Amino acid sequence: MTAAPSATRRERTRAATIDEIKATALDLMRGAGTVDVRFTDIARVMGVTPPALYRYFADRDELLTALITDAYDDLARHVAASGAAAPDDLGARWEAAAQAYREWAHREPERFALILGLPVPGYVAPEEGPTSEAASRALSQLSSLFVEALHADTLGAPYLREVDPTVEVCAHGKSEDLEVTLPAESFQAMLHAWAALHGFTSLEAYGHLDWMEPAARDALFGSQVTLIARVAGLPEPLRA
Amino acid sequence: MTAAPSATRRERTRAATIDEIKATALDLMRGAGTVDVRFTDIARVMGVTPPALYRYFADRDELLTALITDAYDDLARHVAASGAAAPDDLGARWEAAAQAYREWAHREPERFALILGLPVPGYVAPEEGPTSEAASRALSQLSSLFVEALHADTLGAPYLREVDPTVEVCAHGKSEDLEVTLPAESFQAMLHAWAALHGFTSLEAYGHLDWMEPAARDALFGSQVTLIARVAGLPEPLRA
DNA sequence: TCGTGTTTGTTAAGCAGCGTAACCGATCTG
DNA sequence: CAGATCGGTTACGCTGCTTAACAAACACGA
Repeated sequence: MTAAPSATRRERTRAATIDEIKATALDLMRGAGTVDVRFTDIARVMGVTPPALYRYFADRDELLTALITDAYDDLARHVAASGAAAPDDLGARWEAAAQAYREWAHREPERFALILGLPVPGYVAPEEGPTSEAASRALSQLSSLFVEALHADTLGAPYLREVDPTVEVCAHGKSEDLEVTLPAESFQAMLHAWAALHGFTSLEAYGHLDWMEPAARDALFGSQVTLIARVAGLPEPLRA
Repeated sequence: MTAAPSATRRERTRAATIDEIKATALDLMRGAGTVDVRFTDIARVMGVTPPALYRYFADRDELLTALITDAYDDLARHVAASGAAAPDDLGARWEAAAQAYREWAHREPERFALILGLPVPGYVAPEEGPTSEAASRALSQLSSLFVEALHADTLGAPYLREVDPTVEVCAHGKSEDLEVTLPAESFQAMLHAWAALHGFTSLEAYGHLDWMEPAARDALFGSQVTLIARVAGLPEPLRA
């Protein structure tokens, strides 16, 4: 989580305690199915008294902020790692990234809610940019797929070609961040893709698809991912 | 909200008080941007003491349950009412329903989170069916569009024709509820449509698209709704 | 009209969680 | 080994949830 291979013994044990606090908080969240955590409970589980925790976090909001930051990192890392198996197959990488996003959210709905649900009041993003951090990180993963496809000349035209001027402007604005210019229609398709992926993921993570058999959910997700890729102009995965 | 044009004076004032409590709770939620509400705050705003509220709700969970139930009803009504302007134009009704879903969520993100976010621990659905209530209501709106299109013979084939057997089974199971049999590929497309719509809606409602201009968000939503309709085989809106 | 029971509010009080203050031993450092 | 710092403790105050005991307002039949 935080672990830096740091210098002194004190710093190491301190970092370990911080990690333990965060891990305990996550366990309790998972157990209760909420984003609420009681300092008292964390302390009890850890076998210390509640005020001891204030040596590590100024208040509950600060702990929450740390958990949110960690969750951002973890999800981003998870998605980024998903494509390692087939670095040259962009279609397969899209499928893997989508699956990773979905799988992470399904495994950790509370953390997913923490970063992509209704914002929690106490949290203030470190170093505010114009873009919300969640959006920025999620998009950077996705957009790199599109940009690579563009460079490899395998990015097809999306199914929907019309782009409203306001979206076009927005695409150019974003392009400056990425230092590349994606065609506006592909930029739009990328956002459509993200929204569709996020929708399935949210519904499943929060249990709103529990009326389906797990196998059917898997199949439905697979078909949706394929559909998204096709209408977005992403290359098909190379099949054996 | 609850208002039945009921009998005695006592019952009427009681119902009014209950409505006032719920309305005050919602105001506070909107003000704080959370799903948390303090009984104390509600009481203060209403000019009574906190224990007075216990004459109307056994505890905070019961109030929350009432708010959730109301939110279900309100969203369903909102979406259902959206198509009144053009009852015979299924394409237009799809657009209107999608817009209504989106608009409601954007206007009331807290209530949206209440019913379609991470489930709140205290809430127990009244009369449990196999289907989660949120899913069921959302789908019944959507599926009626598909069923009507089928009957009107304007339901085209969806873009993606392959359907996994498990999803097919699931489609037939659901069909029994609806008393109609939608082609499995259309059933699958309907779920894709819902997921995509829900994804955009969630992202926007929770502020993850705030980096776009409102006009660009509107345009992006419009294009996504069009795209969804096309790939799902829904009829195009009749243009003047 | 009066008296009685019900409704709806009040104050008082208990309990739990957050966060602060004061204190104390263990550990690092010169 | 002496002083500072770190990491824990207990004691305490504040706030919010909830129950209990009580009081006023109201509805309604005798």
